[in-house]
Amino acid sequence: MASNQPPKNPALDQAAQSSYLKLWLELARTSKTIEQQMEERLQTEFNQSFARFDVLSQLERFDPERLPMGVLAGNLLASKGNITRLIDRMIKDELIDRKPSPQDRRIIQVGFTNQGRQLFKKMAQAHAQWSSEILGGITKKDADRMLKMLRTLQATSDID
Amino acid sequence: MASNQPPKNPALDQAAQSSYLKLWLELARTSKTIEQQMEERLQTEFNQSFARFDVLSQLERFDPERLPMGVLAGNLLASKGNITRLIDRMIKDELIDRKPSPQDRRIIQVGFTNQGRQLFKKMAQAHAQWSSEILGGITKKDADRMLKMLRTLQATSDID
DNA sequence: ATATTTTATATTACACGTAAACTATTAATC
DNA sequence: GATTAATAGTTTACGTGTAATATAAAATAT
Repeated sequence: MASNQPPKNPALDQAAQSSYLKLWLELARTSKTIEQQMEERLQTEFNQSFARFDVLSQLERFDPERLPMGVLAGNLLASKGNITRLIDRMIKDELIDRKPSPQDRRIIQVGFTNQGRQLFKKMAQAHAQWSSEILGGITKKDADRMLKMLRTLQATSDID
Repeated sequence: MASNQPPKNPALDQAAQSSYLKLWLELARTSKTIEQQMEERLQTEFNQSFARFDVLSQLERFDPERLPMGVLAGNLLASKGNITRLIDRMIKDELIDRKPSPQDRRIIQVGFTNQGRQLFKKMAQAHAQWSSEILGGITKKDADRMLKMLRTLQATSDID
């Protein structure tokens, strides 16, 4: 009698599904809350957006080498179309500049101005500081555990 | 005599700071990757955006009761300014409708159309399914652990 | 009852995201 | 070497987010 085994389909298991659904929703909510915190602080302290901070972070990784628009777009999860205008505004604020490549006339190289480099240093330091403040509610050990889990998630969700 | 204790300031501890910084960056990256996955699937399967799904989710929680714009905006982490246009477009697609409250003529009540209710059911089911698929890379146990940590983070980052 | 304040929503202006179409340049192929 | 394909950026159109301001209605304070 009772043991008419239902087919085991993990994806359809009600309890497990609910766990992953809740996890995903909470992941999104938490990430957005923190991002808003960071946005707000960047805005009030430096009058800069998170998107701009992201651009500067990429430039810093290669500094003093300059980066073509496409590479920038690729690393930012932002599309080319968007980068153009973002970069335009940042140039107007003299955080970065733009020079055509002498080798390939299609390519435009983006790099720091001195002003931009100085500003980024301050922003990066504040950003690291804020991370501790905002995420300090969990222990460092838990933070490391969570980081590992996130990397696992990242690896699987990225590819498929 | 070595014991000139340096002031213990967790926020300035270099190693811990790095942990939290990495955690925050990975949190944002993972969340964005998954959100893009969801966006893409919602778009191809249902021709709907995640923002729209979010609206429908809120409506469903109170259905068949209708919701005023302001309440909707509050629960969505989206600002009022945006909601108006988003709702406009969804009404044009006949997913929801909008009626003035007879009691309070400032208030506009938003609710499902039958078509919207039906569509949402399918979307919600697919969304739960996709959560398992995308997040299934970690065990259910780990998912529950992470959920707890996220709620801790949410609690601390939300308030300050 | 009128004036003031608060509340609910809409409107505007702008930053940022995507996709698709377009331009210019370079590379590949015949 | 001329045609074709690929690549780098820009432009355009649109969806979505915020903030600031406006408008209308309701609640209140006098």
